[in-house]
Amino acid sequence: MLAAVLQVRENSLQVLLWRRGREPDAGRWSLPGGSLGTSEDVETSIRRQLAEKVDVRKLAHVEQLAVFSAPHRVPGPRVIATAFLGLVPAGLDPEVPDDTDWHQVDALPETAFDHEAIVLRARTRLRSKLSYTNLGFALAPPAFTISALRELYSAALGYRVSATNLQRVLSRRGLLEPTGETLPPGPSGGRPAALFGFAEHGMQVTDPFAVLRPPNADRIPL
Amino acid sequence: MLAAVLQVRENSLQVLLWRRGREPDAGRWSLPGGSLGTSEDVETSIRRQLAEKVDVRKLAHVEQLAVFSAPHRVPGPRVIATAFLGLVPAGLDPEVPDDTDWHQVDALPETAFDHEAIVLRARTRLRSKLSYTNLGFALAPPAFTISALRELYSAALGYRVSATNLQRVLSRRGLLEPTGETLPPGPSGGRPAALFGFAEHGMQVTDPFAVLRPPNADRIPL
DNA sequence: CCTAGTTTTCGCCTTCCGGTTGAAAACTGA
DNA sequence: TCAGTTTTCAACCGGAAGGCGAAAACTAGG
Repeated sequence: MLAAVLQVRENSLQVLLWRRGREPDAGRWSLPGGSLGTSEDVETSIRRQLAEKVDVRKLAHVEQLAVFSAPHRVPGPRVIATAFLGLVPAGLDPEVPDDTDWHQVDALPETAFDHEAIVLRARTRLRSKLSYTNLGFALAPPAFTISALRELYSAALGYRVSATNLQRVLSRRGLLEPTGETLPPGPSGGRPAALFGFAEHGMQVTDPFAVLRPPNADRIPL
Repeated sequence: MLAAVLQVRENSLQVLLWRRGREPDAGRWSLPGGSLGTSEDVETSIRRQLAEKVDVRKLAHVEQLAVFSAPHRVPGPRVIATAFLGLVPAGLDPEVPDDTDWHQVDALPETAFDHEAIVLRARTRLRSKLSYTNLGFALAPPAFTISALRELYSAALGYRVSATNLQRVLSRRGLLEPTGETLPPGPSGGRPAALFGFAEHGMQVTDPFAVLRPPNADRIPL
């Protein structure tokens, strides 16, 4: 029962880690989590665990990632971890305990147990889903400029995307809607940027956009 | 620790189920599985469990599906199930025990516990991945005609796909290679069909084919 | 007020991919 | 040889994505 909570902060993809106080692996950084209660399911449980580290109302998305179960992934008695991916929209800065901090996924500190592998798996999942679903809404604040969104996607994906294209693709899918407001330009000038938000109906993950669609846009039964 | 093992048989997507002999839910059909041993990980374990029902060498693909953990998903003490998706290529007919049989996913019998939901989740996963990855190889026999492949995809997806298009899409991705052989036509005549196979390097699941690609086909670092 | 510089926005063009159609190819059976 | 069947393939179309550059809307400095 662990979660890799990811957020884009300062233009890089970061993960929430806490520093272990006791052995084993004292001083190393590990993912927040805890054990499953007897009367809760894993989704409920991970949100309860996360509440100790971060304001769960700021989590825009939580999903199961994978079960990690190598027999000696932690010393001592066997522990099975159900790992989750959590996403916090950029711009928020939830309070975290003293032993807890954000770290760049690209420059992880010494991590405990197999937690580095879990973080990397989470990053892979995020990158895939950013491409073929509308998951981007969980990384973005309520209102943003296209440039800001482009920085978000670039940081999460690890390569620069085109702002023009990003806007077009998301718009065509009906996910982006203008708020009507604009942001005043910075000290170096420039045209004021329009603000956008993700459409309400886009606020949960939808099916991927399928290749090999049914013919004639209808699902012809067999 | 459960698996939904899917195969396309007789032009429909089917799942391997066994009939429970004892209470609770005696007489109902349930997914193969068992409990995790102390010195194995979940992947190893599910393959061991499945070996009791089906020749595991015939499984072309096994992947984690999700953890099912509702507190009362089974009567009595709490049981957490890590569910897997398994795929058997069409054409094979592995021996199964007497209490075990294939059932159409579209016409499931009375199932035990929450197993119907697990099967449906497995079908959803398969359908998604067929569209945006190369997972098709795990449903297809070593050699097949385009028509046969089209029937496979149609059965799995639940709607008819175009043979022309299927061939082009898979070819363009470099997944399909001709064997050079042809199959003699049936009793009603027709041009002999060429046989194809999935390319070797396509025999494991690759990344999805991403929208929002990096510019210039290179991954330009940040 | 005008001009140079900056940033965003938008239209246009090109390429590529998937969907569709129809004709050609290669067989069977009469 | 001809009609019927099935597979294969070329060609076309529309739509989606990538790329480019001009226009828009600002700041700062003369």
